[in-house]
This record gives sequence, C-alpha cells and structure tokens, in this order.
Amino acid sequence: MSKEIKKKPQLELNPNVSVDCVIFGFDFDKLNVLVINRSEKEGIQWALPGNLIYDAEHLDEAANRVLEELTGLKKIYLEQIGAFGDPNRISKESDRSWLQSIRAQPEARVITVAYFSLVKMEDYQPQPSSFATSAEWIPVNEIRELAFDHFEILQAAKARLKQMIKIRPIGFNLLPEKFTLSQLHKLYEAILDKPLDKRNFRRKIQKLKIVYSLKEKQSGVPHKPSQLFSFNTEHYLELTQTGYDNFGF
Amino acid sequence: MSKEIKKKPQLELNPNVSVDCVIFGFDFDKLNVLVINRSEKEGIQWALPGNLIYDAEHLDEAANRVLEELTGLKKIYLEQIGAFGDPNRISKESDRSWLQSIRAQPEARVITVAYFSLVKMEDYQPQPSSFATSAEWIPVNEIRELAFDHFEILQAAKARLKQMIKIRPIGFNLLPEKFTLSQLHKLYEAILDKPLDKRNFRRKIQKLKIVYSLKEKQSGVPHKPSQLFSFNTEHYLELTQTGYDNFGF
DNA sequence: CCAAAAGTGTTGAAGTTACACCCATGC
DNA sequence: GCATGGGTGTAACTTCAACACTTTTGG
Repeated sequence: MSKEIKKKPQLELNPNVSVDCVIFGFDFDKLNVLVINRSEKEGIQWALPGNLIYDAEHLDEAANRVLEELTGLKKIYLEQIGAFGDPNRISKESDRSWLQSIRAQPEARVITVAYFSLVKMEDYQPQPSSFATSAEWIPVNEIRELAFDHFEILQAAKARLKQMIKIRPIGFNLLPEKFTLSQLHKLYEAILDKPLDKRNFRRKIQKLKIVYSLKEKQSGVPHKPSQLFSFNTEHYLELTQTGYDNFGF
Repeated sequence: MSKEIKKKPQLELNPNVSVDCVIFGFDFDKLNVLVINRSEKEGIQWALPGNLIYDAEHLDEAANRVLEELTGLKKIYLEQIGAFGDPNRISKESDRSWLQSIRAQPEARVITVAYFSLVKMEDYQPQPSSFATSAEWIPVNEIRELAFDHFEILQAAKARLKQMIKIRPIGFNLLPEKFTLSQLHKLYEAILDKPLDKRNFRRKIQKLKIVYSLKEKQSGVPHKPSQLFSFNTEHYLELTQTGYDNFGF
C-alpha cells in the first residue's frame, strides 16, 4: 500500500484536511472579502474559497492552488491564520447536501487551515471555475452568514488583520501603485474600524519613511488635487521583516 | 458506513490530523519546555507531546487529552499556534521506524496543529505514560533537535510567546503565587531574550496594577530580603481580555 | 462663488531611556 | 565586615492626542 501512495501522491485528495482563504480587498471606502457561491440551485450560499488538500502538497501550496482553481487569483502571498474545525462543523443542512454532491467521503471529519491575504482589488478580477458558480467581492460588514464555520474564520481573519496592521506596514498591498495619503488613511480606518486623526495619521506614516511623494498630483477631481505617493519598497521590506514594536493607533 | 461512524466516533483515530503541545515552564532562571522521550531502544529522541486526534473531538480537547495521556498534565489552558506539516515531515529514519511501531497507517500524510501554554513548573511534575517513556523539563536554549518538525514548531512557539508578552500580561502563569519583582524581571528577560533595565521594568509593571505587594518578605536569603507580590486577578483578567496596545519592552 | 477634500503646526501631557548609589541580610 | 541582590529618583528627550483654518480645484 505504501508503494501505491508513493506512485501517485499528487492525485490523492486527503479527505480530512482542507484549506480556506480569506482574501481582503479595498475599494477606497471599505474592506471587501472575496467569496464564492457554490451552486445556483439552492439559492445563494456564500462561502470562502476552499477545498481539500492533496496528500503530497504543502499546506501553503494547497491554499494557493485552491484559491486559483476557484477564483482565478494566482500567486498571492497567503499567511496562515490557524486551524479550525469542530466535529460539528456541518450544522446546516445545505452544507451537508452540498458535500454529498461533491465529496467522495462527505461525512469525513474535516479540519481546515485558514489563510488570509490582502490584494489590490483592481489587479484581481475574480474568475469563478471548478465548483464555484460565481466569485465576488462583498463588503465585509455586509456579511451575516457563510457556509460551514466560514463566518467564524472571517472574524478571526479580521482580528488578525487588526493586530497585524499595528505591528507591520501591511496595508499597502491593498492600494494601487500611486495613491494618496487620504486613501491610506481611509484604509487604516476601515481596518481598525475607528476614526483616526488626519494630521496625526499623516505625521506617523511619514515618519516611518515607507512612502515617498511623487512629483505628480491627482487631476480631474473637483477639489484641491492631492499629492500622489508610492512605497519605499526597501524601507517597506525592512520593516516588514523587523516589524515595529509600536505603531500605536 | 455513515451509520457506523456515528456509532463509535470517539474510538476512531484520524490518521491525518495530530496535535502537538509546547509547554513552557520557568525555573527562576531560564525557560524550559516539556518534552517526552518516546522509546528507550534507539537512544534519546526528544519530541513534543503529541498524537493523532479522534474523529469526534474538538482540536482543543484533543490537545488537552494528548497532553494528559503523555505527561499527566491536566486542564491546562492551551492556545493554538497554527498548523504545520510538510508532506516531507518524516525525514529522519528514526521518526519513520517509530511511526511504524505505533501507528495503524504510518505512511499517512499528517498535518499537526500546535498549541502552547505556560505553567508553573512546581505545580506540574510530569508523569510519563502511554508511549512516552519519560517526560522532562529541558531548557529551551539547550534544545538543538527534536523529532519530526517539532523543532520548527518550538521556534514558532517561542516567537509567539515573545509577541504575546508584549500585548498581554501573560507571563504570570509561569510564577508561583508569591513572587518577587526580580523573578518577574528575570522571566521577562528570559522570554524576550534581552536585558531590561531594572528600574524601568519595575515602574512599568507597577503602573499596570496587576501586582500588589504582600505584607511579607523573603527570608533566609543572604542579602536584603525582597518584598513579595501577588497578582491582582481582577485587573489581570481585565487586561487579558482587552489587551494593551503598548507595553513597549 | 460654492462645495469638497487637501494640507498644515502647536501645545500640554504622558511616556521613555539612561543612569548610580545606599540598604538589609546571612555568613 | 563583606558579598549579594534589593530597592529607589531624576533629567533630557520623544511621543501622543487634541484641535481649526487656509488652499486649490471643478463645476
């Protein structure tokens, strides 16, 4: 038996371990999260993109593969949140019947490893495929329910994001190459879910030296055009690695 | 088949999912970690206490059960670190042959969910049982190698601990009921792995109001006896929940 | 000229770091 | 009386929160 496993390991889905991805995007106003709809028959039932892993696959690779298979997003840097999975994870009837339709062992105990990431929405137009009938960005605050324990996972991802942004300059993945400080400001407010003083915010960001101002301004806006900024990638990478102890918002 | 699973779910070990526990203790000088030795024949091979989960078990409960089975430690508060488990996790021959001897499916892909905790060493005398032939406290800094990917897990646990202690008053689980500020000081230095200024440390701790001084002093020490302190449990719980943004060591 | 968002400085309070000496005890 | 760790205060500096008005553009 062990020989068989070695022969075609890539082809063996592991019935007990899955991955789920929480992908955050920002539309210059609020946080969004990428969800899929898994079937058209039973009405809308949003879920996080996720599926079983292969036996021979790293967890991180599985997360990337599954995300690409379901939504078309490729080569995203994903960070692990942790493992989830009550024995009673399948509490909704809709979840159970859906599993019956696509899984070889629909009753198997599944534990799922959750990942999260931040992407620029403009760069990624989700393309549903596999068992996803649609893939969409939905505002985080409008989500009331998700399949399985995905709502709980989403809450954990939000909490992790809040924590991370205080110790690493993480939010920049959510903005386009050129951006204004107001956009960055709004992003931080959206993630931390509280208002931040404009002047103090700008001071703080600028002191970190992770942005530099371009010689370019907005145009076509019906108000004073804003200075555009970009990231100082060097400084950014340095800080991403060392982190900062203390970016107290 | 699904009926069978429902009948005796507690008895089914899941071949693909395990838990491992990193238990830290403090001996007033350095950090220690609780490890087991899994067999006497092949020389010493330390491992973290861990084993497969049951199909019907919560992950957290599995971690507690396994810890108790192997070391006798009961009812420990365990916090999840995350999931680990390369497909190539079993790289050492000793790991492979050991698995052959105790597992029904020794070649199965295993992902493991790691937990960590902090305990007062004096309260827990490890009692090896099950496949553990011994269970001991070993200084963290003396550990160079562990079974499977346990060394990597230990590193992650240390990192998590460092991070946690900055945002939550966590270290108190490692000290006895009555303790001196110097002991606490040493503990923080051990966890953060760097020296901290004595006066500043004391000021900071006292401002948090999580310790209060007893009307009691050390005795029998060959130097000025130290004031003894205890935790202000109320304040402690409050802070554990809210966290503090900024306990900048 | 009006609406809309951009941009800018100061002040008082709180927190941070660095640093050196005397004290109480057991032996 | 000596070795050992216990215990304490201050000054210079940095960081933090709070706060209001002027500027530039499009329409």
